[in-house]
Amino acid sequence: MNQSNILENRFPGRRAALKREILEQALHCFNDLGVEATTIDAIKARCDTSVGAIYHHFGNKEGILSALFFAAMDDQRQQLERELAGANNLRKAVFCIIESYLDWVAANREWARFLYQARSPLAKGPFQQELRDRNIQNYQKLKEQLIGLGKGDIKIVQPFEMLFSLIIGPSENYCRAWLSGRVKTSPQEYRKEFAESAWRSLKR
Amino acid sequence: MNQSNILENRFPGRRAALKREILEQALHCFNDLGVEATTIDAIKARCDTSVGAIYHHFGNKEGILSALFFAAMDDQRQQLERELAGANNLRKAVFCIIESYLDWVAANREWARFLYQARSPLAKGPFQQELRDRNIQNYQKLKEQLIGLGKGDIKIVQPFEMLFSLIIGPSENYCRAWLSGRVKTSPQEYRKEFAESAWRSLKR
DNA sequence: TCTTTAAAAGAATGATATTCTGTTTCGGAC
DNA sequence: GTCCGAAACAGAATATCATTCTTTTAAAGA
Repeated sequence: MNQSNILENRFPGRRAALKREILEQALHCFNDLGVEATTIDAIKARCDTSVGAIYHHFGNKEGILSALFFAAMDDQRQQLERELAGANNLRKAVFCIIESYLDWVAANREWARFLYQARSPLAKGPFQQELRDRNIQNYQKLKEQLIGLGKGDIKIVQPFEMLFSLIIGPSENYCRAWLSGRVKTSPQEYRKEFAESAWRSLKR
Repeated sequence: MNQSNILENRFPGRRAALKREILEQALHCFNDLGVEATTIDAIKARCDTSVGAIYHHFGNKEGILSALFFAAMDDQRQQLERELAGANNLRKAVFCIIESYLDWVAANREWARFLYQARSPLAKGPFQQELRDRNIQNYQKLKEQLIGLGKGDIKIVQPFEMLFSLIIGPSENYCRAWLSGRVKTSPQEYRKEFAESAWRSLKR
């Protein structure tokens, strides 16, 4: 099984076949060689197409990068929303956020690796605004959900700005370390531990 | 005051003046434009020198990147070691690690921003091994210190692989958010809160 | 002063991203 | 089925940039 079907979901149908193929090969190139060291020629060679086709579909290298990035981001986000729908109190929500995150990274290593390394390049350049907007929107939405759930629940003691960092920071840091090989155990193995630690860190 | 004197410390003396100047301007370029979008010409223009001089000192673009990266990494590390020397139990050590980290980022925004975005490009390419080695060595050293201090202290309950992620994860995540503008309050304001939260998250 | 080596300049080269022009394929109108 | 417009694709031409090479200049020590 070749990872999940993020590309099929986002670019469905027969006519988008080459588009998906280009993206898939580009993903591997970016991960193997790094974003900067990946050349259009290298991508072209891996999927036996032409520069014309690549530029037709994506405009330029950054277009490929952003298509991949937003596809992954949205997939991760959708999984979170599906799972978060069932949480009816703050504790469950925190557990859900963390477990969903760890599961996604473990199930989509290549995509996760890419997400980490592609954010910086995108944060400059022409997609800066789109990235910013999506981020703001995502955080805002999540924030409102958590505030809603937190009403009758334990008071969050930390300054609110710290909240997301306390929840997701340790998991994120561990996932990066795992993808780089610094630690060996799959983050999924520590789902419960990361969730409980985060929950503990929130209470005063 | 133009940031700290990381460059002066690492490349002292009159003869290294141009070297420092190139690095300083390169740092600004990388941060303003992104690593990939920064051209040798752009750097050259900002410090009124020649491509010959740049290549003489650094070999290639990645040479500039690595010189900056390791200078920053070492400075951050040295500050941690100076401050960690005074910690005589595990709790103090954890507080020290977090506070030192937050202080450094707040005091060296440009450098911190650069560290975050330069790691990935460097992790491929010719400095891969050096980066890996330094990382392993740093973590190993810190690990031993913490184990030493933890002996008579509270038992660390989490799987040990999780330890550094629990300690530094939230702070790191917050610093990234701060440098990107997503949150407004300086991480230094939350020194104590991040330290206490981390400590709470460690205990079973 | 002389010699050797490092530092610096800038033209020449080579690799790579991007554009442009043409050709083919597809989907729907008739 | 045929025709038309648009999208898909190919590859040559161009532009931009990293890197190399050759030469000149400055510095440090004998």
